[in-house]
Amino acid sequence: MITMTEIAKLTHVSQPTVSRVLNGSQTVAPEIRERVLACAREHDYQFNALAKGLQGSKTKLLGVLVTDISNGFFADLAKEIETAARKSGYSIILFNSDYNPRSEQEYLDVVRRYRVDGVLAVPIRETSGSWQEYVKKLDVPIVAVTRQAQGLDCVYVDHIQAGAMVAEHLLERGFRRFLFIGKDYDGKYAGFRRALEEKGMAERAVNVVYQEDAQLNRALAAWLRSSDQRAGIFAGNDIYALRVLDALRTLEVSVPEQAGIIGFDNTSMGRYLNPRLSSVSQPIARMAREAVDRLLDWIEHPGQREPLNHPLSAVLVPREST
Amino acid sequence: MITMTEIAKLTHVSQPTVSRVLNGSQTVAPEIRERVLACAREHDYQFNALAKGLQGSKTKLLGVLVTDISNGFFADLAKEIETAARKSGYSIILFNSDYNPRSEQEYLDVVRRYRVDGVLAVPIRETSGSWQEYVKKLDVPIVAVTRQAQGLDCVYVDHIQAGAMVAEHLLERGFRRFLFIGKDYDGKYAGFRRALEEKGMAERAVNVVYQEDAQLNRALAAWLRSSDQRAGIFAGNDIYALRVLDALRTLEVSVPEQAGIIGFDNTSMGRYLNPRLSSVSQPIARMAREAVDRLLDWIEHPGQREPLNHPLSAVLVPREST
DNA sequence: TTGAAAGCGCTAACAA
DNA sequence: TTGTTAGCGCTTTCAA
Repeated sequence: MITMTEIAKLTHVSQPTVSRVLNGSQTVAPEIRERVLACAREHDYQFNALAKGLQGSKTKLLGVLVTDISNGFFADLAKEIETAARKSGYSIILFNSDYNPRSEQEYLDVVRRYRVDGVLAVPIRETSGSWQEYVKKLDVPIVAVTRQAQGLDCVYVDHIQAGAMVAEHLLERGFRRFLFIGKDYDGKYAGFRRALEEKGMAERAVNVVYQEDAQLNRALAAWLRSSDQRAGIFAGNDIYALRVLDALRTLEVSVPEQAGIIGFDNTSMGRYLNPRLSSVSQPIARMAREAVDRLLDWIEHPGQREPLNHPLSAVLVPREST
Repeated sequence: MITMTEIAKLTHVSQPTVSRVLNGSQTVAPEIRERVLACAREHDYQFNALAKGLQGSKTKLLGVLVTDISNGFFADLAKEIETAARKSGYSIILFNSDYNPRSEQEYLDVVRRYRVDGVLAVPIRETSGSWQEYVKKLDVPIVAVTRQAQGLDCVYVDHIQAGAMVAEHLLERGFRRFLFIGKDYDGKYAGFRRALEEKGMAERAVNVVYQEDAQLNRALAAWLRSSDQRAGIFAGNDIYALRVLDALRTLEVSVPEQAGIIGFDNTSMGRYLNPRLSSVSQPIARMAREAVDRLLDWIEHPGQREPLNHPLSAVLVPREST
């Protein structure tokens, strides 16, 4: 691939002059500019981003670290981030931690090796010590997306509030005992429980960690059998919800008459399911854009600043399943 | 971030010696090695990948170009590619063309600017002139994934064969008129048609380009009304299939009695749908691994070679919807 | 076994 | 307006 030095030789000017032309400096004689541009076009010059990055500090690279890109929610998020970043001329290095903290740490190192200008991350567990320690070593701007991380810029949906909203929805729809499917340290569960407590229904809320199909079905069947009050199930994400829906069908439990189910993330499949799935919608595109905007602003105007703590509101989308 | 030169100063050796130590050369005195390693650890040295890439030609970066990361199939593919590449120490720059040829071309330029060691691409339309022209300019190894591209290494599933397989399946299940939902230049459609032609049923195969929900529903309703023979519908991917399933429910068409529907990609949701969706499974992980293996082999042992043309077989997964 | 010197492709001072 | 020089952090000769 042709370099500035080679173009300089071909056009009989100095290499920095070529640099000026190709970077759009106005202080070059029109005649030279034309000659250089023509030569660059002819040889399809593409600047060497590594050399540029080695020199100034701008690599125009952003590290994007997600937990599981094969989850539709994060895939959408990654897509929106990519689009937003690209608009400002940034490219993206993608990392998939797969919920493995060792990978996550490794990636935080890799990101530094490539001297990315900034990082957008979905931490596995933003409260863990090792995460915070690793973030401190990272000497580039970082914005947490989708999670509320202490002392960091973060753009996220308030899961506690969202969980409470779900609780209210299920109560309103007449469900009288409750199951949350997901991790017990999930903010959604905390909010869910708290809202139920306020109605004096705390002891009716149960948590089941997500697990293999067969186990899940067994746990679900046992819980459903334990009472015949209408059961409201809150799944930590739409994928879980889909599986629950299937399990309920197997168990011949009618939805939403005997049991209701609501998911989270409002992935596009929800509106086509049978029954159509109630869910909670996160403003993905907006989160992505705000996170990228914030990150780029920080990159382009460095300096100390108050960490941004920016909870967006989730929207409950009621459909047939509740 | 600390550099080799700084470590050299701190440990009173020359910078190249630091380089030797950190790259594991054996020709360094143990005592010096220890000193240097200790210093590097203490300051959490991370090599500058840009400087390394500027020097030798290895950037340990792979460009990955897909059409739509928010499609579960490509998300899975990207995930497997990332995993496979990472295993060999490569990182990934992700590009999402969104089926926009202008973006695709731009990305092929960006990829060159970052001097990636190789490219894995899902071309939008591998037969188009502009794609082929751009690929020619790309002077790094490239492997096409999921698509059969002329004169290029490619790892893909034989869509023509897969389409034929679907036709046979639908015939066998007793469907007697056929609809394909997707682009008319899709290899799946070609294979589908051809197989039907061989049974003298060519004129019973119709193609509908995928479109907005309302339009699709209208087109579907009209086609279903046009005859009361059992209708077999082949959707170009599972997302299309899900929408068709929903449309059929709206139209009160029973599945699979009056109409059958089969998708493509066998995304994980299929087995939980109601009814469970028949689909065609592509060996994603295997494709990703073979593509990455092939690419890395080419990168690490450069030279002329016969383009690899490696069709894998798809597997039909019959479920309740047919 | 180690160090000195050059150079990868570029930007940024500075001089002319 | 242009060219000269230096230097980013590293690898790679080549000498010592």
